[in-house]
Amino acid sequence: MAGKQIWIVDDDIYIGDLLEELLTREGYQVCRAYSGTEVLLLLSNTKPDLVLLDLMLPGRSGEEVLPKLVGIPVIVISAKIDTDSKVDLLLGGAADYVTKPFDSKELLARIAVQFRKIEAREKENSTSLVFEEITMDLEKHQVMVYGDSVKLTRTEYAILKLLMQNPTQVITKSVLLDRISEDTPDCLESSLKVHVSNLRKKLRESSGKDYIEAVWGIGFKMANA
Amino acid sequence: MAGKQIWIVDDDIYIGDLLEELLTREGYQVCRAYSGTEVLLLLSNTKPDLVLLDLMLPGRSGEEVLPKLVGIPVIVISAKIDTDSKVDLLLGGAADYVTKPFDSKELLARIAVQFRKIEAREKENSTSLVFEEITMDLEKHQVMVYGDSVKLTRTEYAILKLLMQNPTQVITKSVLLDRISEDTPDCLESSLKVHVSNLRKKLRESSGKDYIEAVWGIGFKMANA
DNA sequence: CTGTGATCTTAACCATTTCTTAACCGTTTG
DNA sequence: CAAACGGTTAAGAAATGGTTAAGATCACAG
Repeated sequence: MAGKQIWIVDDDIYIGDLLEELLTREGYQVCRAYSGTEVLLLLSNTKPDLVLLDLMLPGRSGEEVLPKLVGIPVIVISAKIDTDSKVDLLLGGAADYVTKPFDSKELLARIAVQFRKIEAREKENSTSLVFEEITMDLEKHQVMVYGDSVKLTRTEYAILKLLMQNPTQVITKSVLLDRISEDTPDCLESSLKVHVSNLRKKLRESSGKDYIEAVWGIGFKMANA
Repeated sequence: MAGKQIWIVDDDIYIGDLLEELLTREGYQVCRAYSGTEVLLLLSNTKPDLVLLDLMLPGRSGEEVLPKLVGIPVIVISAKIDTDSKVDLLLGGAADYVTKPFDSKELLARIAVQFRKIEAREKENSTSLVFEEITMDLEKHQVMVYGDSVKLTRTEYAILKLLMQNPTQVITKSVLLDRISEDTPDCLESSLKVHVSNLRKKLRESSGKDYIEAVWGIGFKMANA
């Protein structure tokens, strides 16, 4: 799986650089923003796994941006947080807060806590996925079709998992490419085409059916019966 | 729609009864629990829309139960909450807190806030547009007219989406051209004409109606009935 | 460290869908 | 009326999807 994407939102270049180095070294994928308005712009394109948010920002303050980040864990990083505003922040949707100057290890630990929370939540919800005759055991990492075990490569497994987690939704090609290619900077569609083709073939061999449907120009989805 | 289900978790019968009457009168569906362990049991069967949680509970304390309620808004109701434990509670996943003795109106307001938050969140990722008999499911990438699925090309879909997102507004031809042809440097109007024509035809086939209205020299809009 | 097999990526090919363009005609505007 | 615009149709151009095969890359055992 690709590294988690973390946004660093701080207009202080020095602190931002420091954070970026720290997080990059830890294997996270980093994206910088320097104003509240920039965050909102970014947000319309993609969504991060976590946000480090300074409160004193040009454009829009951190407090203003916070509500827009609903559903994404936000760790507030700021110099002056008294206990009352801590309460306000947390009520406003922040997942945690750290005061400047912060300790690197502590910050990393708090980030890890957030990701562990998310993982726990995801794991809670599902250890196995089912779509018609396909069963996917996420713990055993095993896929069965009509009772037959089907051997998939890591990429094929990832594609099928994404599709089966959202069985009614169309999954964009770009989303699939994002999740699938770890380090490849710009993985080409030709690759995705082949993976999907191979995946289909394997599923077909055990079932005779074609479970994956192409949506022209957009992506793929599980075929509704 | 059935009323939202709220669990009242408090071993104090008097307060519990008070809450139950208050909430029932407000139209909520109420379920009582008197211990931490009882909450966990209930949880394995169904999930509420919101939980009112007392901290001093037999069996398991509220703090212990809280993490199990991930994903469900919890309002903590307790007598003694100092500022530090407020922070701890919120970090532990509580959505809000109220101290005993509480004001009925205030409690109802805070409950309403939680539900509004959820609604806002749902609306944000909301995924479907409706115009008269046309329904557009943005996740499934599917358009239905009078219950019939209508198959649109990417461009037709984009045009209809833009029009349905602003059902009262006139959408300029240049705006439509911009959004439609991302890479084409200067897409011509003749192309747009054809796309609109094809889109109309497809919608007409399932409904007999013409939903798209031309505004001379400007652009297009959804036809008001 | 090296070889081997599995896996991934890329490129080429073809079939199909979709887009663009141009032509034609009726309607609106000035 | 003439010019511009809107609507429809048809045909060629372009883009996309599916498949296959070959080289590149990775993982791992020896």
